Amino acid sequence: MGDTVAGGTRARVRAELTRDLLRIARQHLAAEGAASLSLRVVARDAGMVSSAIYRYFPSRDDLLTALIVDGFEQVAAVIEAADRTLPRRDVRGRWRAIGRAVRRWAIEHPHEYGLLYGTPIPGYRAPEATAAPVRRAAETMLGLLADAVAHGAVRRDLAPLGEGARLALEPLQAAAPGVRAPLLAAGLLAWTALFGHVSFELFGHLHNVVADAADADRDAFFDHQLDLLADLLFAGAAR
Amino acid sequence: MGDTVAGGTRARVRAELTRDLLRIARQHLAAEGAASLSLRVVARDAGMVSSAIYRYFPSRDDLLTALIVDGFEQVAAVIEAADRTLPRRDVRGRWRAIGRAVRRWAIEHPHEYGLLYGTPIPGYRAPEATAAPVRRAAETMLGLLADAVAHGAVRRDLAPLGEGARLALEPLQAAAPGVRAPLLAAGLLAWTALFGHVSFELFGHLHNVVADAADADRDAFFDHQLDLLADLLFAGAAR
DNA sequence: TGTACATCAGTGAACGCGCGTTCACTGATGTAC
DNA sequence: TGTACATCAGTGAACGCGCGTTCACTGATGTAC
Repeated sequence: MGDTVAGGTRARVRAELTRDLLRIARQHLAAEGAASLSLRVVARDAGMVSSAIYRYFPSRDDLLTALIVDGFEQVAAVIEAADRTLPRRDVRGRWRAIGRAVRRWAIEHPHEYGLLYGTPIPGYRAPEATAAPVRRAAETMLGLLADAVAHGAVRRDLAPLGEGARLALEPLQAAAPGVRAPLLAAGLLAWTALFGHVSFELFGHLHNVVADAADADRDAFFDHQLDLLADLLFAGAAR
Repeated sequence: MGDTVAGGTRARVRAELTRDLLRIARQHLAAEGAASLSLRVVARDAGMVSSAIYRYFPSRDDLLTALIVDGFEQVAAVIEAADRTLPRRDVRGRWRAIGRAVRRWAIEHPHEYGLLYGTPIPGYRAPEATAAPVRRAAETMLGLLADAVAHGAVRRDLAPLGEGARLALEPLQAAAPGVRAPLLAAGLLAWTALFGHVSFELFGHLHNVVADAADADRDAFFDHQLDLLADLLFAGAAR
């Protein structure tokens, strides 16, 4: 019928099918992990012959890239949503909410978490496309630090950085000019500790440590760790 | 020649060849990562036909298990060696040495680190055999905490744990009866933060953050983060 | 509005690869008497 | 010390699998005049 609107029916169908394929790929990723994700089974599940998927993804790496971008966007979204549930000045509460949101998402999407934060896939090189969503996830954290500064809720006794450490931190410093280096370093430490804990929990390194406890107790323990990290960053107003 | 000593020549040759195969497997692991490690190329490199390797490892999983055990033992060894370089009472120094040793080993053995601390291999279940070396690596850390208690070098203002958090920590608490829960939790946080930082660095999550700096500056920054964690655990004697 | 041509989606067969694992075998090494 | 038998290491061929990717093709959908 000559739908000449920008993005005719052909383009629309194509976009829909691309989304379908991604959804199917995400299901397989969730079920078996990235290592055993194959173009062939995704195509088969979508009801097409295995070669047809090349109309949509020129190679397996492109499919993976799409999944990775999608994953980081999910993480960024849950972080942002959690962060918005609390008033700006409640920096401790926001940190707690962010940490819990990351952990909850990871537990609900273990294989996707593994794809994003686990061992890099051999032979796969992350293209530029993944940089933006990665940045987006981090920006909420930087905003939190900036708000803590604005509200005077920052610890005042953080050790200053040496020359080398300050130099190393420069790229991140450029993205958060209002946050002084000691707080920025501590914020990055909290961030890596958060993901370190979640990775240990998901990858089985807390067996015989805390992993065998009831869910609620593990949650409580995680909250305790988050609070320790909050103490590292923020002054006053302990729990 | 009838070498009837316990472990005759046959057994000795067998043990040697097993070690050779493991060494070759470790080289391939180092070069390409665990995902693409195959029994066939290990056998070929050892100069035997691909089926012969089944005399030594009944399946691929057994080879992986051997590599994992070997890896944890290496980590435990470098941690113990680092810990021994300093007097018992210098708990800050020992923590720093341990952290640096872990990071150095990881940087020198990225694929082995990935095998131990990255995404679990799909379909692979860690058998009991890996539990002991894992524990051994952690024991040095627990000893460090106990020594800090003995020398009165522990922070006194650590927040107490809630009921649930204390319950969750019980398995670890049983392994370190002399260390009170608040310090134990903080020690575990330092531990997960250490591995979290190393994982982020190795897995490429510090790009545009600190990873682009010169090696010496990155080292300095890492030391700064270690010191922040030391401040979390130990009283007085700041850097 | 109708026709001719270009674009695109999906088909089906095939290529070449490397993998883990099994199996019947040969020849060497160790053990019992 | 010498012989007969048992154990073991390594061979070579094969099985069956699933993968990523290419290619020539058919038929449907869109576009230009």
